[in-house]
Amino acid sequence: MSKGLETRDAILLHATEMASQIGLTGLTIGALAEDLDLSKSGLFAHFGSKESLQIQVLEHAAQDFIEAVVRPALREPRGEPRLRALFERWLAWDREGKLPGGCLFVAAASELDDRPGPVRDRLVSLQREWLEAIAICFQKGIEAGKFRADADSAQFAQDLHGVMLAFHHATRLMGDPKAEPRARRAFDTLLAAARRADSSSA
Amino acid sequence: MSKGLETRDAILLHATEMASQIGLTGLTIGALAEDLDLSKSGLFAHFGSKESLQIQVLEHAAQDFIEAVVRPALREPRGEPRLRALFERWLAWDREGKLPGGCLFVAAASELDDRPGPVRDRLVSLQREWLEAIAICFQKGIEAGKFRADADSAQFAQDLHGVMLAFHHATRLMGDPKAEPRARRAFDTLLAAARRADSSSA
DNA sequence: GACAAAAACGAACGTTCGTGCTTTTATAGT
DNA sequence: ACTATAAAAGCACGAACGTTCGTTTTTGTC
Repeated sequence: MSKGLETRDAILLHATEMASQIGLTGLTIGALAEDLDLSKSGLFAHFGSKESLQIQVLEHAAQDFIEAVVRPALREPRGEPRLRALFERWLAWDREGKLPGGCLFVAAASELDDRPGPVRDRLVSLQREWLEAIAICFQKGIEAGKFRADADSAQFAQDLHGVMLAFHHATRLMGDPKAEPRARRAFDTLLAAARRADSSSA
Repeated sequence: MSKGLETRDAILLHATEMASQIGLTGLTIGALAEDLDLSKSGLFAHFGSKESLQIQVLEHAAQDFIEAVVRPALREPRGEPRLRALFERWLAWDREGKLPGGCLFVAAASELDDRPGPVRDRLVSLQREWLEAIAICFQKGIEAGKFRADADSAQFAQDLHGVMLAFHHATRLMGDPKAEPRARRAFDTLLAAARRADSSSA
């Protein structure tokens, strides 16, 4: 790897950490440069604009996320084990991942939901992929006969996402130590409903 | 109401709307003053600091929230009707309330979860009250025999909160028109599990 | 209508923001 | 080693940031 790409990676690594705490908008070229012992202009030259930096931070985080959460989960057998791996690895990513502020996408989602532009567009696209990944995993479980045939995979995705968001809120903001067992219990309930025939929702 | 309080209220009203879109940190004395045809210094004098403004925006929003969501719901009979009213009024507050960016607290929660200080402290306190309000409503339902005696009201609060957060995400960021019926279905499932005796979670 | 108090203003402060340009330094291929 | 190129620095810019201060206008009271 050339020197340029090397420092670029170092910048993106640190910028991703910073953004997980203070948001993509809160990111600052100046603070970033000082932390990395670079000049503002030297750092700036790597990206050309703050907006470009923000987008590349998203790409960098998405790459990490796929590596740490999605890909390992896909190695698990279909149905419940794969979904559980997806969920557990997300919990770990949000709790003890490299990002000090927890899942960057949770922060970015509510930060950008009223800020139109390329950064938001990219985030929406990434989030859609993520929700679809959940839905597809669930759908595969249906097709394999593991879950009820009339279950709604998109409903399951939104529900599971809610469990994750509530966990993030309860731990990060409220500091509630019981948040994690509760999230697991909610996940189990969701799966139980998907298995049994007497529940009304996915 | 004196002239001072009058403009102060106008400021807080507009600031709350602005904060729901760009966040409490994104709030700007300058932009706020320009929107309201005030001088920066004139507006500033009402609060003494930006931090104080942010806190008072939170208070203002909380007052509105109680008025629009909590108090009307408390007029419903205990148990399911009251919980449903709480949920439905929250949905309306997030969807078509006066705040153009949706529920301010959802935005503030992920914005401030890594920013220690008085603003965050106040938000945590408010959010704790909100989650406890949900839990208490549920608990009253248990005591009235409407819900299973072994249900966990704090678990229910976190679960319901997750349904709301997922709804906010799906509508505000993803623009998913099915988000609302899915949120309702999730709510129904939650309540169904609380009623029946064969489910494992609240 | 005079007068004290409250409210709003206008200008400026020092910082920091993102972003250009120009120059110096470090790297990589021969 | 020499050199073309890439990377980083240095400096400056206009704008916006939160905040302070002294002054002016407005308000409410007798």
